[in-house]
Amino acid sequence: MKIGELAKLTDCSVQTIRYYEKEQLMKSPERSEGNFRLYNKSSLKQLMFIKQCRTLDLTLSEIRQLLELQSSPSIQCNSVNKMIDSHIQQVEQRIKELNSLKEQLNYLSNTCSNNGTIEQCGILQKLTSDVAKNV
Amino acid sequence: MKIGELAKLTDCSVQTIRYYEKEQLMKSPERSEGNFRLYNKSSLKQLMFIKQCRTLDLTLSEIRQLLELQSSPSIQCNSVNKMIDSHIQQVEQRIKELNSLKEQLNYLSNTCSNNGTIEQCGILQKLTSDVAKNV
DNA sequence: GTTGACTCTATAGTTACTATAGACTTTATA
DNA sequence: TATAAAGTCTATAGTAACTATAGAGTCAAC
Repeated sequence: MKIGELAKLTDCSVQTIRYYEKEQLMKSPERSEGNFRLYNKSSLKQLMFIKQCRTLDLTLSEIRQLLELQSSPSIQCNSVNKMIDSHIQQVEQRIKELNSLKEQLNYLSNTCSNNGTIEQCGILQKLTSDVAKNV
Repeated sequence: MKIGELAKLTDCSVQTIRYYEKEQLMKSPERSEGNFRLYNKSSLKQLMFIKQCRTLDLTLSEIRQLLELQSSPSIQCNSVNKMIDSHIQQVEQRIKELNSLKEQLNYLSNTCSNNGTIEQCGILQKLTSDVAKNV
């Protein structure tokens, strides 16, 4: 199949597929006489694997590592688990940060009466006074 | 004061300050005879305001809007609140996404016995079988 | 007068794409 | 069969918010 069909099947954009090839996540496929990329079922699987990993927010570099590991099936697998676990920790950390962020934003939002002028706006006052405190 | 001192006081890098100037978040300061940037207390306040907004994850474009609003103190302030509220929604949305992500990653992590080979690794098997299901 | 710390501008790199230009190939229609 | 439309090709630039570097100039201290 050509790149457009693969793109449709995987819900990837054509450019993204070419990008993955350039970044060595996908093997360079064969070409037709007119130089069009020709994919098979194995390319499809590979791309769906990559997509699956991306929905888990794994970076391209992490995915590249996983793909390498896949091609050495007899080595120890704890490195895979280590990667996933460190990824989980990052996600947890980010959730914590965002929760604290949300609190601050809610607090800010509550200081705005919403019907005054900029000059009276509690949000801007708060942002500015926080600054003053630190100076 | 020169840029290095401002950087220390605000815990910003020198490059970041120059970047904010280029992006018009900071006014271009006066220059010394030798063409060094010269800052005063007002620049310090301005930069700390920007920093404060950045810790709330406001984008530079949002901060630029706030700065513009600040310079027209007599217009209505509900636009400020609108921006903050839409920002809160984005943060909440992202927290939801990350929580679901975390669940999936935890599930994956539990499928790894951690002492087998890549071939036996539950994580890779899971990632691959999820793919197979979709094909 | 020279060393070292600081500053200057301009440019490239980061991540994971997306968008564009200009040319070529293939398919569908008249 | 000619041509128009759709798809594909490569190469390049843009996105956000910086960070890092090169190469040159400035300034203070010894």
